[in-house]
This record gives sequence, structure tokens and C-alpha cells, in this order.
Amino acid sequence: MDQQIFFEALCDPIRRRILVMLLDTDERCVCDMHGALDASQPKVSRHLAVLREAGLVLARREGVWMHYRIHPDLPAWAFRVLLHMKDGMPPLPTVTESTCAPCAN
Amino acid sequence: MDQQIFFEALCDPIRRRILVMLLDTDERCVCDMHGALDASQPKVSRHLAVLREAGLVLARREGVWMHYRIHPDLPAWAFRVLLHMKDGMPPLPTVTESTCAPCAN
DNA sequence: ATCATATATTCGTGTAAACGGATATATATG
DNA sequence: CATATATATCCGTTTACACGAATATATGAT
Repeated sequence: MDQQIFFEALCDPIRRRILVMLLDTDERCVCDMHGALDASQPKVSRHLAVLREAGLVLARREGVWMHYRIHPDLPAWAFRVLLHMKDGMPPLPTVTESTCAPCAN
Repeated sequence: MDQQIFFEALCDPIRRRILVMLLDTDERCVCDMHGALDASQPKVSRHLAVLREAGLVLARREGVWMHYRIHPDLPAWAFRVLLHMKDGMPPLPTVTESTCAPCAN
């Protein structure tokens, strides 16, 4: 985990909110996230690509849907940074349950 | 402490190394830091200004020298992020003692 | 094969940040 | 006041990133 790339990934507010969502629930589909974040689908998808390429999240395909989760091999220091970032996050309308009917289990 | 400004401050490698230096020893002067970081004085000074304006460090003047330290009112989540960042920092030649003769006590 | 839905990527543009070099300010000393 | 040293700021340029809009790809269903 390159520290430069890690902290660049945390520079964007949407990416931080994505990561906090994934800390709250282990897996989320894209449609769910761009609904909860009130951001356009291409926008969320590009940010997810950044997180994926940085090694912060892992994607799993299930039919049409892509499910993202925090990368399980994230080094301890990085994971802890994410947890403290979550602590310091302003109380935005954090949606814990999936709002996406088809892929909500 | 605004989270956006906080994480933007952590995006730059020189700023991260400055912060780690300040975690290791409570106070450092500018001449010492730009010596240890092998970066130009204006460059280090501008980065210190960013950290100062972000509320991450505090400056104290002592004669000609400016001494910087981690801001004592830093929220707990932010301080912990810095500590874990230090854990994850690649083992560069970290200079703990001051190399600056005049202001080293 | 066609269509619909979910997701990803490309493109052109605007903005912000970092840089080197030069210069300005502040403090101390002679 | 003149000078020296430490630190800060300004300026012009380059680079990187985020954006919206449009388009592409992938999977499943009919």
C-alpha cells in the first residue's frame, strides 16, 4: 500500500463517504451508493475506480451488479486511518441500509 | 477541524514528513526541517504555511527562529490519523535530533 | 438478435495546487 | 543606519485532477 496513493484517495469527499459506507456495511453495490450519495453514476464509478486502483476496495461481480467492499488485505495502519476518519466525519445523512431493491439481500 | 482541509494537507509527501518529524520531537525550527528534508527553504516554508492555515501545526517565534509543533488542540481522531500515518510511513532517513546548531537546545 | 439495465470509460474543459526563482519581511548585531 | 540571517510571500508556469456529457461494455431477459 503506497502511502502517497492512499492519501490522495482520501482527498476527495465522495471517496471518503464511499469508504465510510463500506466500513458501516461490509458490501455495497454501485447503484445503492450513487443513490445514497446523491451523485451521478459515472461520477461514483470513476471514484470507485480510483479506490480500486489504489487497492483500497475490492470489487465482486454478481450478475449485472458490482459489489464493493473494503480491501481485506489493507494494512493495519491504513484500516485504522479509515476508522478514525469515520470518527471525524461530519454527521451527514449516513445511510446504513441499502436503498437498492434488486441487490439488497 | 475541517476534514476536507485536513486530508488535503496530508496529500503532500513533504507535509507528511514534516508532521512525522513533529510527532517524533515536540518542536522543530524551519532551518532544521528544510535541512533534514533536503528541500529548499521557500518550499518548506510554503508547506508549513499550509499546515498552519489548516490548523495542524502551531508556530512560535523565538528571535529569528520559528518553532513549529503539532497543534495541541488537534481533535483526537485527527491526531490518531497522524500516528497511524507515521506507522505506515516508508523508512526514510528520519532525523530525530535537530541538525540545526543555533536553535538546538 | 434485440432490448433494457448496471456499470465503466473516454473526451474536452476548467480549476487548483505545486514548483523554481526572485523578492520581501523580520529580527538581531555592529 | 547598514548588514546578515531566518523565514515568508509573490509571480508566472506547468501539471494533475475533477467534472459533465456522451459513449462504451457487460450481463440478463425476451
